[in-house]
Amino acid sequence: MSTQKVFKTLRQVFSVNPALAPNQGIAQNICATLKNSELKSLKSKNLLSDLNSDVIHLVLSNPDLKVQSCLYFFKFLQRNRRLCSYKPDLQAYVILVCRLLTARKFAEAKIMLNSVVVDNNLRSPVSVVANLVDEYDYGKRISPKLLDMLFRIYADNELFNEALEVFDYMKNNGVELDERSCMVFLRALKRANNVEMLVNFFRQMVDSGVQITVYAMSVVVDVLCKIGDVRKARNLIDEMGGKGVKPNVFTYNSLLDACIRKHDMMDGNEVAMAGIDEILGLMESNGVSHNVATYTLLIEWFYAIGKIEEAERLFKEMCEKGIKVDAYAYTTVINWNCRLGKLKRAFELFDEMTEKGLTPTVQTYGALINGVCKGGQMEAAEILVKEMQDKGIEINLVISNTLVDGYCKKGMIDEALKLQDVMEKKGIAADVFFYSSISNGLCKLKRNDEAKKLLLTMEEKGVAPNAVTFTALVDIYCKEGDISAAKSVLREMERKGEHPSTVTYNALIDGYVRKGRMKEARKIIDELECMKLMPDVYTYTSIIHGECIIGNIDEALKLFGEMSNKGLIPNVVTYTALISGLSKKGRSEEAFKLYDEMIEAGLTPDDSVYSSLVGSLHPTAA
DNA sequence: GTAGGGTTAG
Repeated sequence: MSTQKVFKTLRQVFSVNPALAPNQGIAQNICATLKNSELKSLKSKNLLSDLNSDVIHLVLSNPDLKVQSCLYFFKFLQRNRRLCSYKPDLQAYVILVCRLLTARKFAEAKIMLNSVVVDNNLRSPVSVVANLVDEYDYGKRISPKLLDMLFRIYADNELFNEALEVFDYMKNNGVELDERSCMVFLRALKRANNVEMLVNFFRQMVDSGVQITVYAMSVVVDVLCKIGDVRKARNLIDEMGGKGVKPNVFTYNSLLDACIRKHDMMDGNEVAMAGIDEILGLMESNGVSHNVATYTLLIEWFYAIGKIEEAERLFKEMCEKGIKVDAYAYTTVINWNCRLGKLKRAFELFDEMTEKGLTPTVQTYGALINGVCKGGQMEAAEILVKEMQDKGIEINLVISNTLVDGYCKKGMIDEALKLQDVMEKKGIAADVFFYSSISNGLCKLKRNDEAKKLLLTMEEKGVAPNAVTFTALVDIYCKEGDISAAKSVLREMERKGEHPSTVTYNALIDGYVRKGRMKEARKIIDELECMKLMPDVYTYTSIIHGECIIGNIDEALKLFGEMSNKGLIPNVVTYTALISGLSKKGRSEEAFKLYDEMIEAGLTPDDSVYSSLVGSLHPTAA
């Protein structure tokens, strides 16, 4: 017998308070009953009426009673709350958890400890728990395991401050911390978007000597990348490099993703490309090979900046290198082919992936459905939805919105509204995307009043308008000629913290142009730049169109010249406005020159271009 | 254990 066991036995024998002696008797009775597996007779023998915390503690800590019996007894008590007024206290839970941990029944221990943590009456400071553990566990073998488990459970329940208390307690009491448990905490913080605490905690991990792995570092790097702080992420990698922690492909992929996302926000493609090249260079020099996620990121990037051949080349290269292309990568490539209108290729890829035994996901179907919807092929979309549902994948909000938008764009508003019923039945709540599509659909059918009503009442239905729906409203008012109403929408947007975009201002510009108020329209370009927004092709086209209408053709040509300075590529509408403006003034030579330029640029003129050009040759007939 | 995929406006 070990010293500890002897000590424990002696303690049990000699420390019995005479006043508590009856408890010993009851406890022994209960243990005997439990040993005979007569749980039910606990009720009939009326043993439960005499229960108190000491009896429970004595039963649970009785070494002669198997841990399984303790567990049964405990659960029996929980199930039969009515029979005994006594509710297990923290000490009872702690004893049971200690016993479960000793018996290596970790899953059961975790469930028990979790019920302590989620119970406001049981949850206690870590020092209280630790003292109770020490009372039971003289050898202090269990304590580190229990504290570690407590730490993880607090993390899982997003009780971050409590988790930190456990961390500090362990650190201060010289209890070794498991790096994997710290990972659980880091991941929980990441899920909760608690960046500040995550970065601070990582710092504490480093300071308190927890073994830092590339896993932990990658989580922090990823979070820093996601908030756009690539600089900090890179510094961290460098710092950890000094401690022997080497970044791996996951770490680099997070950096790549950040560089790619940054280009969406503001930086030009060149800036982003330089960042991407730098990361790729680091990977190369550190001998870190690209994996399927690296390729997926790069493929997505090249498609996004219009380098289609490069994207396709990378996809081929990935296949040839024997990297297993997974459903994620296929979905990306399928999506881009759909967006580019290459539906045939998209379906080929879809077949290819299923032939390889890969299971298309809801996103894969989402990409294809989007592709056919954008192509106006609503029957094909319906077939895909059915196929997807046959495979046990249900439509979700994104796919519903895609279909609704597809119907609306075709003017099939009734079909879209029918889908709304389906959504309701499936418990899919319409969101701001849904309202945006429907209102556009209504506008397309010249049912502006209905669209307006929908946009004005969506908030009552629990959907907050955003910049897009506010813009739709601005657009409707401007088209109606009610600029002051449009401006009051703009003010409401600002009040609600929704920032107008270039599109919003374009709608307003169009409103002014329609009224021939060119001074005010022109002023908005300056306002745009004050707001750190960039005028786009639509901004210029509207104003060029406006100047042409009032006969300021030279002003229009000046603006046209400005476009190329800003890297804006005129579209058919821009050319058409200018050609028709020049034609009306009889400047047919310049008009034909622009026509050639437009053809050169690969644009397809529409009928109005020709009638303008013909008109320019016969000014009197025009 | 850490990374990558589908929807909205003129």
